[in-house]
Amino acid sequence: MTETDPTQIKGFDRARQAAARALTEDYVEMISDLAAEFGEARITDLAARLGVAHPTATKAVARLKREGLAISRPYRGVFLTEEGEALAETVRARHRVVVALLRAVGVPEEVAELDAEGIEHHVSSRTLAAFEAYLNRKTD
Amino acid sequence: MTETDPTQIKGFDRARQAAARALTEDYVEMISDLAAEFGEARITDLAARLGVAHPTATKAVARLKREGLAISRPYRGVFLTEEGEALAETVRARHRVVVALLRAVGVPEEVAELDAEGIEHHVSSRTLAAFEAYLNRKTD
DNA sequence: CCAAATTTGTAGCCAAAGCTACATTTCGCT
DNA sequence: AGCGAAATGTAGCTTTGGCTACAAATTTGG
Repeated sequence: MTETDPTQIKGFDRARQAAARALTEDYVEMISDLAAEFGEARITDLAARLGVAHPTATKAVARLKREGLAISRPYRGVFLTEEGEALAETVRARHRVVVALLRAVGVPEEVAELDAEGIEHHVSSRTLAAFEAYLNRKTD
Repeated sequence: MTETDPTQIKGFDRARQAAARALTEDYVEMISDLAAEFGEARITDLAARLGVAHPTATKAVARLKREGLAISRPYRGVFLTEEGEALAETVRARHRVVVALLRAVGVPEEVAELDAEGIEHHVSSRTLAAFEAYLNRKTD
């Protein structure tokens, strides 16, 4: 057998775990956005914005409810719990930093928005901190 | 219905497609690495390095073969086709650029390696080009 | 205020990626 | 050469995130 570099495995594992969290983060952020815009998040709007069929959104919301991130009653809108709101704010803040960092190193606005959607879920807290420090230095 | 911002949907779709490509890219890159190190990639080593059970690696290799990226015969090593090697080189080059970019904005070496494993799959060609340009400017 | 349109829920299917358990083949060594 | 260990293959289960089709509830407009 080959000796296996634990750092490498760790990287793949982290990437897989991040991929698993990504869906949750996307839904929570979107519910928060819709609530801000319309006062509530409807399943149909959620599905439309995420580009999936509505039963897919229904299932995802069921999972969020299981995890204590959202609440809802049949035929009524979806709302975030306090914990859900907190997660949404974290995700939104990280998204802003990632977009700003991409812009700062020369990525065009529109591309930055698109790529950030995928990249943000893989940015660890330490990398996020480094991004923030860099942006602060640049701004001074 | 709410009018839906097409840019937003596009971002999520891209993120999902990137997630789907990520596995293929990881396997191809790893096969290439192992081939460079040992002359061939064995299923067991592949599985160990990616942190999965060996039947999982077997299935993934079967998919690569279906897609024309790899070839193998029972109880023999796995090898990349020309197309597979080309993909591996692309992936490896992108990985190097992403790590370099992270390092350049102040992310610690070890963290950069870990996060890059997840981030790289979401870096579009235009963002990659921006990264390269930035690194060139910095180096001058 | 009722019928039609819209929205939501539910059932049931598929594909992908993971796993364990077990069978088979190949390798390494005496 | 042959035997035990290691590697690979295969079967089959689970979970997850998608989908379509259809049923039920709610909203809306005439």
